[in-house]
Amino acid sequence: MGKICLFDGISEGELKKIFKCFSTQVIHYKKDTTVISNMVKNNLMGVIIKGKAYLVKYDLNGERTILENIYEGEFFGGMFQTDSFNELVVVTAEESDIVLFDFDYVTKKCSKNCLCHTMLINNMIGSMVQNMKRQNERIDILTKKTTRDKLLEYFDTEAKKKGAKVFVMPMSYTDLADYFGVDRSALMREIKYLKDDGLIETNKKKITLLY
Amino acid sequence: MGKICLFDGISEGELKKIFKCFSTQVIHYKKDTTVISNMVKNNLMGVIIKGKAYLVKYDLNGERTILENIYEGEFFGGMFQTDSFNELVVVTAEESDIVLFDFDYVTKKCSKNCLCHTMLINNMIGSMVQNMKRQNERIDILTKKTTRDKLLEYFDTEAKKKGAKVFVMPMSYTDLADYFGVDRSALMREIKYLKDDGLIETNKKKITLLY
DNA sequence: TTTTTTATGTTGTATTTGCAACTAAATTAG
DNA sequence: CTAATTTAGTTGCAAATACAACATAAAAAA
Repeated sequence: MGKICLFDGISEGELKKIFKCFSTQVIHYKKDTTVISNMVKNNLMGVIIKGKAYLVKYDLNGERTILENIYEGEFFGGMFQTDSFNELVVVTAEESDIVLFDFDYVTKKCSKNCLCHTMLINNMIGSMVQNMKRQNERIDILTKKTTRDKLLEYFDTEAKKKGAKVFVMPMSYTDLADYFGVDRSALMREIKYLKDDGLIETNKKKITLLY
Repeated sequence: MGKICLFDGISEGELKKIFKCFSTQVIHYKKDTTVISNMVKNNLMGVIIKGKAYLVKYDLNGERTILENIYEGEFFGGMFQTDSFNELVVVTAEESDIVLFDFDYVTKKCSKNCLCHTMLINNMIGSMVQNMKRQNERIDILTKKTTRDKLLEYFDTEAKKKGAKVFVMPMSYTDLADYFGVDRSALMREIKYLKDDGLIETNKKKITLLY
C-alpha cells in the first residue's frame, strides 16, 4: 500500500513552481506550537513536510482531545472555514516543517492547468482516503464496550499490519489510554489481566499474542 | 455551510455524459442490501443518488459496527482496494438509488479533460471534508469517559447545530447507544439521571437543555 | 553528570456500566 | 384493523472502570 504523500510524483522543480504559484514557503515550527486554529477564519490548508502534528479539540474545561494524527507528507485543513463552533486547533507534536496555503489554490485550479496540479489533487484524495481509514479503525476500537475488547481489537490490527504475532507498540501506554478514551491505570490493569489469563506476553512495549 | 453533493454544479446533460464516460448507470437497491464489500476487490466507488447507506464492519463474532453514515449525495469507496483485512461492507440503510463506477475514472482523468470532471473532483474533496468533520465529531464524543459526558457533548453539538436549547433527536435512543458504543439501558438510565439532576427535560425525542 | 520531568506500574474504593430480564408504548407489516 | 416487530423505559446485580494516591523506572533537560 505504501504511504501516500501529498507531493508524490511531483518533481523538485515543479514543487518550487507550485510554491511560487501558491505564494507560500516552508516554515519551521517548534514543538507544541499552534499552526492553525479556527480562530483564524482563513480558508487555510497545510502540509507537513517534516515532523508530525495533531488535530486537537479543546474542551470547555480545557481538556484536550487528539482527534487526528497528521504525519509527514499528509495535509490538514479545509475544515476551518464554516460552522466552526468547535475549538479545533492544529498543534505540532514535534519540531516540524510545514507549508501553509489557501485551499482555493488547490480546488479553484490555476489558469495554467498544469499537470502537477492534477497530481496534487489525486494525492490529496489518496491522503484523505488514508486518513479516513485510520479514523474508521479508531472508531471501531472506541465503540468496543470493554477495555479488554478495545485492547484485543487494537492488538489484532497491529499484528495484522506487521504480519506477525509479535510487535512493538508504536506509542506509549499513556497515549494509548488517550487513544482509547479510558483511564490509564484501568488500561494497565486490563493488560495485567490479559497476561494473567495467558492471552498475551509483554516486555516493555513488545507485545506477543499467544492465541 | 449547506450540504455538498458530489454532483453539485453539474447539469443533467453533463451528468449523462459522465455516466456514459464511466460506463455506468443508476441501480436501485432494496433496504439492507450489500452494495459493495471488500470481498469484491475492484477499485469501486459509489454515489448515493437517493437514500442512505452504512459503512459497516463485521466482527469475528458477527457483531456489526456502523463506522459511517453515508447520506444522499455523498460517496463511498476508495478504501476497498489494498490492505483490506477489515471486513468492510457498504449496506443500504433504506431503499436507495446508487451509482457505482471505477475509482480510476475520477482520479486518472479522461482524455477529454472536461470541466465537469474538475467540478466532480472539487465536490469529492468537499464531501470528504464533510465526512471527516462528522467522524471527528463522533471521535470527540467516543473519547469522553462517561456516558454522561458523551450525552452532554452530544447535546451540546446538536444544540449548536440547531442554534437553540431545544431540539429533536435525529435518531432513536437505540441507535444513539450504538453511536456512543454503550449499552442502551445504561444510556436510558443516564438520561434519567440528567433529568433528575435538572440538567435536561425530555418529551419523547424532544430534548430541552436547562443550562 | 545530576536534576527534573514524564512514563510505568500498582492498589483500594466509589462510581459507572453491561447484562439480563422484564413491561409498555409505538411503529410496521399483513 | 389486528398481529407482529421494534423501540422505549425500568430495575437488580455483578463486573468493569474512573479516580486518587502512591512508588519506581525511564527519559529529557540542565
